[in-house]
Amino acid sequence: MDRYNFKITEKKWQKFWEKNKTFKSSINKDKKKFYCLEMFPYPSGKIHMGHVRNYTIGDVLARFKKLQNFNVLHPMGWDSFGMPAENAARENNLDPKEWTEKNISIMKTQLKRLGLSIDWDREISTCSPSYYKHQQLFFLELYDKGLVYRKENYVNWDPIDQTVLANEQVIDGKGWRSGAQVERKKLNQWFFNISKFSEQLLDGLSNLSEWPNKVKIMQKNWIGKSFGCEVDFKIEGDLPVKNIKCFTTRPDTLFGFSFLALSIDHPLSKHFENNSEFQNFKEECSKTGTTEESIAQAEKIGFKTNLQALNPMDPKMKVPVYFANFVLMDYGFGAVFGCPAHDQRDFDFAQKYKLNIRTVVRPKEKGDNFQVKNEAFVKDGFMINSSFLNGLKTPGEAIEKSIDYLTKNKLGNKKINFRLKDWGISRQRYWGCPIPIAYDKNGNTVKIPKEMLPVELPEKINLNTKGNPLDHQKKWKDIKIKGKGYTLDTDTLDTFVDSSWYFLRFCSPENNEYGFDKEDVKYWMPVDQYIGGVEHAILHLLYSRFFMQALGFKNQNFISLEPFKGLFTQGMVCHETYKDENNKWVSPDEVFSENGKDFFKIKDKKKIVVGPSESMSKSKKNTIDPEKIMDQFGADAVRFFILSDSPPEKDVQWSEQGMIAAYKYIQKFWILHKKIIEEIQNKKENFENENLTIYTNKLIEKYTLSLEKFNMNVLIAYLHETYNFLSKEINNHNVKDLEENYIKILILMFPIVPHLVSECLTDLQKETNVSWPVAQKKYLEDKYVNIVIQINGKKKSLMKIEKNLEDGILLEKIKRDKKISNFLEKKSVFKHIIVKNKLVNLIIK
RNA sequence: GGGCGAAUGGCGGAACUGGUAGACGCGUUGGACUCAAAAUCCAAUAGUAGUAAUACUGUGAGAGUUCGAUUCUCUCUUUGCCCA
Repeated sequence: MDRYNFKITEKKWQKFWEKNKTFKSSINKDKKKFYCLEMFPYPSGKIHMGHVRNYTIGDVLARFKKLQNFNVLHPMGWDSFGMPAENAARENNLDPKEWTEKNISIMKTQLKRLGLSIDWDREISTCSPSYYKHQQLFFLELYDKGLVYRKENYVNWDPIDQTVLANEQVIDGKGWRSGAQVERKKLNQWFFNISKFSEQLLDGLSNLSEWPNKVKIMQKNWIGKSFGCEVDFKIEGDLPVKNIKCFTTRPDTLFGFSFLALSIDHPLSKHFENNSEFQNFKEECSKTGTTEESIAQAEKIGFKTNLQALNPMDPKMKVPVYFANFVLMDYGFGAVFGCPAHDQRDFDFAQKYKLNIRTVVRPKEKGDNFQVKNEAFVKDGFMINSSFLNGLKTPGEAIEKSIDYLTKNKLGNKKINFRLKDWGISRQRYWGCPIPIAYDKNGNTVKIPKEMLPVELPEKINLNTKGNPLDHQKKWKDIKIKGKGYTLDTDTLDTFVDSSWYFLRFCSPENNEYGFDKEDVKYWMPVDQYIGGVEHAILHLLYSRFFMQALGFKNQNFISLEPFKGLFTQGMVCHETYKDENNKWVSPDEVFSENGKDFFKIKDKKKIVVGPSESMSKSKKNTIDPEKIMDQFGADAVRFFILSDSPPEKDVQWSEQGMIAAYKYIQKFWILHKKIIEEIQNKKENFENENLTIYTNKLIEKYTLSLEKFNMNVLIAYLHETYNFLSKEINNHNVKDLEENYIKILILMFPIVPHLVSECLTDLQKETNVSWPVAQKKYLEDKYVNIVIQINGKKKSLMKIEKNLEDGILLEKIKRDKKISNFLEKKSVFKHIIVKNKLVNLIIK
């Protein structure tokens, strides 16, 4: 018998789908729509196993919904702006555009080989001017709505490369490429006013019932709504400053106030411009990076002023005012009040500068004379040494009472604060969307007129320059608007902007007037199921949600403000790591093993140290190339394997054996298929055995349920089980309605192994245009049921009994059961619990 | 340090609203086929005792609720992720 030739068959069906435009989607108001979207890839060169997993999960769902007669939109595109292209271009003296386009064409071929049900007519690429033209329009739209503004902000500055670094490019405080100590530098940058929507973005989460809780909690923490108090501190000293405002979530600890700390960017700092000591201090502060983490880890240092702050609770208590490196201007008012006894950071600072530490909260098990010693006490407790707050529970009562006091005495106000900061979108890079803004000689901002859009990137420029490449493009950046000369903004937009609205573009990929068409969006949005890695749980998803809010702002025609109705975050693909005797990473391709335990290098037979399984990454060389695997086993087998071993939301371990098992399944199924065809054709008598019909209907029921719950690994288990069942039944040559049931089973398999099933259906002379089967209720109910018999709650026996038997008769039958009667010999039943058609529990003494 | 998860055979993992723990796969062992091997097929496979039927113990540890707990509650241990 012929083996199943996946190479020929898979190619054949991929051509068929392409030629027939099987996956082309258009608005059809008679059908319910289903928008299935996977996070689009960055065209890095080749697809990796993470993509395979992501897109297989999405494809199974898209095909399933299509079979359920939904009008499915399942598009694909490229997140094609970004630094890897720029870096690769710089290193190899290439053009980022050419590099990107080449990668896209390779990866597109690879994705097609996977047999994905994608409407390629809707393909988009964010680096294409036909895409970013609309992004520039959106920028101007947001500008007009007052949601974009420019301000000075700190960036990570690499003094050697003369360039701005992203946070992830700062490793241990040093530039990833140059190794130079990263500095903080102020630059003028554009910002999206995302914090304007803090409340909406937070509230919106509660309606996202189809999102993982985990992601919602992460977003909630990121937005970071806190209730607290704005406090006014009176200031005494030699400067013309009367008071300083500060935000705190712990006004209850004000009696423990021992210093006031200001950000070095606090307006007060202007009084110290000529103070060389302060300038030195400022410089010292600029040596730490801009991330919250680096600031948290840096040693706490301060600069003491001659000012004194008065405690609003008791003006007789006066404390020094410092500038400190751990206070951020972005949070609150750039000023915090220090209470060392109950905040570890303040405690460290107070110890360093020998400041007063006054304990104002005691643990509930300690007395009123409790004193903080070696570390701050930050847990719940009761107030002490705090005048009218003494004895109150904190936080809670004490906070409320202290806010009441401050409000009544006009010393402060209750206030809500958000951690979410505005989104800085300027990047001093070449390979991104140009900002449609220009400046006149005096630095005044003008919008680029609509008819001049898109502002296109100059091509084939020299990237081996210091600083921002576009800054060197004199010809490009000098432009004329209505005859007047201006200079273009030479920054480009953060690539997160590109991906914040691409799901809208997929609805109307060809609309040349605007980013999308209202009618299209009205029909397709929101995305019904969005699938991607959990690493985007915060930024990408939050930015996309913001973009919808911003587009809907002052626009009543914009309907849906949440882009993603359902979200699924899949786990990573992992593989063991290998290192050679020089402690260098070795790729799985370069090692072999005879017993699966000891590994050796193929080249020199030297022993390899096997490390733990980690998510596949180029740096650890523990990757498996999907293309090679597809060559060896075919797309269906890869799809089958990648779903088989773990639940999709968890990490999956790559396993050669598992991959082979998947391949074998495809092969043996094909052999079984041929047997079934033969059986169907040779059918002479009317067979009686309904086992397959019962099995199939039960399968449809549980299979559909598991699919809807994303339990794809369970689907694979069912397919194995089904194979085992079918192959046994076929050998009996007495199967009723074989063809009918077999087709239903094939359709269940369709989303997972589409090429194989298409071929099988053709063999049966069936069209591949089929519908998802529905289970017939009458086959789901059994005449007999297995009743579990327990004695004192422990399972002792199992009986096959007619369904819905009367309790009395049931008990009689059970008592006659051999095993049970043994137990009952010398004892009596004083209670029984009956769970209908399931279980009987006899309590005996 | 805070938040959120997770812990089930040799391994990956099943188990609907509390009701047969270990589906399915991998691995391992034995057998069939073969001159032999691969492939394939069949069988066994949580642990302990027993030739066996069978009995007992078992879902990280300890307690609790319940006729009955992998599932619910509390405490602890280990571990992962996110934030700091």
